[in-house]
Amino acid sequence: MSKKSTGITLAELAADLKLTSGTVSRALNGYPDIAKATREKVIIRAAQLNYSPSASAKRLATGVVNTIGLVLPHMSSTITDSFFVKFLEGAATEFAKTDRDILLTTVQNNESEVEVYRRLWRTRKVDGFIVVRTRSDDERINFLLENNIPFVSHGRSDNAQQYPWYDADNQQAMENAIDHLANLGHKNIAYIGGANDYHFSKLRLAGFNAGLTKHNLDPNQPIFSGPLSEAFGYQCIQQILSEQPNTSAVICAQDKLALGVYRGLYQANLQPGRDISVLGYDDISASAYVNPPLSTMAPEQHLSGAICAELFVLHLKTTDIAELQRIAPVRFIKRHSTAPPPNHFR
Amino acid sequence: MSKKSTGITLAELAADLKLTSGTVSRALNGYPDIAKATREKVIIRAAQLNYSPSASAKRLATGVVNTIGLVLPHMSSTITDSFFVKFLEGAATEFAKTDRDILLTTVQNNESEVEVYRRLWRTRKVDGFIVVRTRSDDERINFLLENNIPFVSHGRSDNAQQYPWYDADNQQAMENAIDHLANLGHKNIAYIGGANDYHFSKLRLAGFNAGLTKHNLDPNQPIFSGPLSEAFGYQCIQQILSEQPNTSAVICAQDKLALGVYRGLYQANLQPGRDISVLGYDDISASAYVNPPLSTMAPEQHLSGAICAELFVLHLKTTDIAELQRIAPVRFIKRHSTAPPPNHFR
DNA sequence: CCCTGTTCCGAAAGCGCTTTCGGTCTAATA
DNA sequence: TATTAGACCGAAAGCGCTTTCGGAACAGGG
Repeated sequence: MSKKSTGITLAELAADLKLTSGTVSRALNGYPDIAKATREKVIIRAAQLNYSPSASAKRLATGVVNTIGLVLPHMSSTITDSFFVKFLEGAATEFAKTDRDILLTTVQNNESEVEVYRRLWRTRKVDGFIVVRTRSDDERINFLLENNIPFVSHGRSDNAQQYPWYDADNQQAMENAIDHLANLGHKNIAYIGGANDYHFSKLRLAGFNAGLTKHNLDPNQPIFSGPLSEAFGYQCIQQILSEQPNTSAVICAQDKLALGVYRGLYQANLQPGRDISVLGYDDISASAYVNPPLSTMAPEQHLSGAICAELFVLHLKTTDIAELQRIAPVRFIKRHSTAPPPNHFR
Repeated sequence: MSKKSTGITLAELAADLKLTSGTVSRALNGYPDIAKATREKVIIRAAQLNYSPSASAKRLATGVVNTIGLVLPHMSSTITDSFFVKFLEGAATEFAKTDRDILLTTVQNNESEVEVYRRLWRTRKVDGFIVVRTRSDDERINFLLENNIPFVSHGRSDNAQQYPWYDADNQQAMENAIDHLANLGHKNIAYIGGANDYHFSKLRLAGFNAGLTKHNLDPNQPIFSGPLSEAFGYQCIQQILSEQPNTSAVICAQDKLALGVYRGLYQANLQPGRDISVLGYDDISASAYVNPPLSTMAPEQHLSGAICAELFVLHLKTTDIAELQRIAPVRFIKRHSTAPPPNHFR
């Protein structure tokens, strides 16, 4: 349509150099059959004339678009505050090193999540995907696997052995949480977790149970599962206080739950960390500033995007997916919401 | 290179229909010179065969890529927790309605911000940009303006009359803040703001001053400017306490500053909201959970991305940019960090 | 019955690159 | 000096679409 005033074309550059566009192309792309002298001449002239190749043309000719799709899960912003930006920033930066970009999109109301993936793939807008917020049985992953579409996921699913992923060690993190609490002397530890379709919820709960047996604690602790929200935490702690009064500590699968627990505790005139220990997960920004500051498990956030990106480009070259699965330790941050149980609990 | 197993091509579809690819293309794109009957036949068959056009080919042929660039400012994650995801989510959703995608990237260490914009434009990867985190004198905006590249910005700059933007009413917000505090009886109000190269900082400070004169307050209030960090807030409040002991309220241009002020206050055995009123800005997620909950100014976040996207597509059709400038009110959230000054201040 | 005007579709020229295939020219080998 | 092998570049065929142009077929008007 409109001739955008956007620089010079390969053919024009070639004409200027009195060469063929084919030759110039090969010169620029480092083909070995171009004389060193002419290659240099081409490169210099290209820079002088501000030549940059049209991405569309290049893509059409080569069939690779150097773009990775990332479709935001619905309401991803409500989940873990700044995590996604950090992730995106890390991934974008890593991808930029190999001149790849991220195609960001969301799912519209009238279409399903896999439809978005299918559309992006079928229109050849992307070479593959990064998928986030995985579920145990994840239809996106199943779709990608079935169609042989390259991807790496942040987080695992039930069939995690089949594809590349990066994940925090949710299970170990929860075991460490129990270690911490058990060593302080806690015996009755409640657990407030997320809905179990998210795979990380499953893993965290597994870690919780593993920790229990490791420390010979009663395996029948109060366990709740629901939305990872402040409201649900509030609701759970009320139930705990009324029905399980000997509970001396509660582990929350997410800091927001802990915030709700705090509220319930204060409302019952109980002091988190003194009367009842509270442990969170994720280290959201609020956690450092609540009173008392919340002890929590902090998965590494910024690097995770970069690692996923790195795994993706490796994935395009490697066939051995076993080498493309990375698990990362979760750091325990001790603040002031965990302490030995009060005397009457011992 | 590799024939990706990714659907059928226009020519193949045409062959199947015993038509020319040109005809099929026009049928699919609603040209008026195609018989209704054949058009329908084409559409049905296309659906049956799962035809979807190659984005690269389409882009090359039409010259429009239906992609909007958004380059993340460096360390954008550290600034205002979940804002960017909400923004991105809103923008992506709005863009998806017109079948546009967002190209997300960052600036590499070895290149400047405008270089990224230039590269994205020159390689025709995008039709335009959304720019965020504007400065008063913003080289990105200047560059885009000079080169006639379509864009809309979130936030303004000094030359804001020349281009489309969406912005919160920073100035009015601060005037309202003073209204609130002055009505409570405060006379000595300190201001902790950001570095003045960010345009919103300038506007907020302007609002602060406007509020002062409106209420006939001494225009020489303690004013600080620096990074919008907890640490800087902490540092400022200490200085205020020692050098301006009659200060009864402090307005922070960002909630994180307020968090630092809280820390300094507690350390001096002062209670925010009782001994000294504290007012924040942005309503970051921590603000509702600190003790006491922080009163703050809450700009609308989720919609802003969508509006920027909407403005962008309007921008492509409209020449009258005056119609493409939107200002949004900022909501005051009263929590418990503001109260009348203690008696000894009156 | 001829002429004009529509309606509808085919042909073909791009869009701006990549990449294979030859062909020419020079330099090395015998 | 005749022969062969590289080295280097031009020619041209795509990649998968869009869009202009023209022509065939058919209708209606006189």
